Amino acid sequence: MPESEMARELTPREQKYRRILRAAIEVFASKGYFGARMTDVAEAAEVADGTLYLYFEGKEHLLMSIFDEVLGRFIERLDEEIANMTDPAQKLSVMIRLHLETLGRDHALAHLLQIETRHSRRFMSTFSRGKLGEYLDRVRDIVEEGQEAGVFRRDISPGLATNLVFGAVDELVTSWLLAENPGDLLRHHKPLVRVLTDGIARGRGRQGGSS
Amino acid sequence: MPESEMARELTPREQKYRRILRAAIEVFASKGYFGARMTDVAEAAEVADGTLYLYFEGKEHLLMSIFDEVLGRFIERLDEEIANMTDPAQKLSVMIRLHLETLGRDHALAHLLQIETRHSRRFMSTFSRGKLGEYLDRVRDIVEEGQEAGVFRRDISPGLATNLVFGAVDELVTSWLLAENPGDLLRHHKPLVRVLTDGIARGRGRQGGSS
DNA sequence: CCCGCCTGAATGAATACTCATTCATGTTTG
DNA sequence: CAAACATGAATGAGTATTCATTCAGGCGGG
Repeated sequence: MPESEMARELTPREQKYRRILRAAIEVFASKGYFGARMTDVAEAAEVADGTLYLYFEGKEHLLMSIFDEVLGRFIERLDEEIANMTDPAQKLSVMIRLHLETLGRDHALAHLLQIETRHSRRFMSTFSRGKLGEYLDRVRDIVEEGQEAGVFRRDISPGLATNLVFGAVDELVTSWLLAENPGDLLRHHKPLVRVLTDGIARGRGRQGGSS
Repeated sequence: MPESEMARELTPREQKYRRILRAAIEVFASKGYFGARMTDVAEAAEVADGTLYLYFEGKEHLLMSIFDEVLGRFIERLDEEIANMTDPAQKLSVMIRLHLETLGRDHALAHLLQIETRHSRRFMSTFSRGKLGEYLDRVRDIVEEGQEAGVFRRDISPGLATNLVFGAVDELVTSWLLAENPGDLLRHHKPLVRVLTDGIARGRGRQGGSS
């Protein structure tokens, strides 16, 4: 019987599980997945090499677990936040804010997801598209909903719009990651949402900046 | 003394150099850079293992050479094609067409660039930004030019616009790559350019689709 | 209350294997 | 014949994973 639904104390096992995950994020991020040794992860987590194998099936499974955990939590939060919203444009904005927030807060995690994601994207695409696919589905849902509501243009395919949105956010994060002095990722939120919705071409009428 | 400037016969050495590069693209694409063995590359190129080292300093250098060659040629072609154009919007369109054309034509190359690029992006960003940086500079140039010419909106930073453009194209290619039955990548050209310039939000006035 | 038995989580040295790279030896070319 | 080029078996460094062993602490019997 679980103590209580919310805020239950983590079991010692869960604590160690998370400690290893956290360590793996740091190590994989700083040395790259292939450059990192399991010994490094063990050292960072302050456990013995063998202990890793009591919690994860192997190196690859460890990497996958990071994605599943992180993306799973992210999607959960996203669903909560947009659950009782009606405006698709607002949902889109929230989604992007959450995306930037999550990665902007955790540099190591961002590095891992942006740099190592691709390899697993191929892997993931092999069978279930995995959690990333789930996320992309959310984006598409919002776009379609927006089109039905008449807030978004109907003359573009939802797939293409999804590519635009995800690609832009993803690339923004990557360039932030590789920049010399990145600053706060969230400062790009409003401009990004605007350029996504309004596009690059000069607007007919409204024009923002003065300089 | 070079035979002639253009269309010179390739020396035997150049031929073998290219054969190895081509083989490396195929092998790296199909097994992933880290999963591929030098032996595999040698076999695919129909040369001995040791021969690889007569043409490249090592595995990593081989990978880098692919980027430099391919991106170098791409940028050259891009510069040629837009050299005597004046409309920034048209330049943007040409750039995107070239991007889609180049990758749409060569599945293995696309796979390699989309999947393995990230690792090397970190590497590249460490010192010289490399050819990819050069490409991104081209995108930014076009955007800035467009803003000065009044064709593109001035209220977004060129950096952000660059992220939007490159991110969208990049993500489009990736999703094409991972799709079950991809079709022709170029069919996305026109819609992509339109959604980039006009954005997702419902246009004020003009509306394309009938359904 | 104390002691010694158990359990299974944790350890980390040893293993078993994979590959990038080398170089002694052949082969072609001029 | 010499020089340049090509070969591919041998090398050895590096590392994911295993498993025999340790040990903390719960538990029952004296």
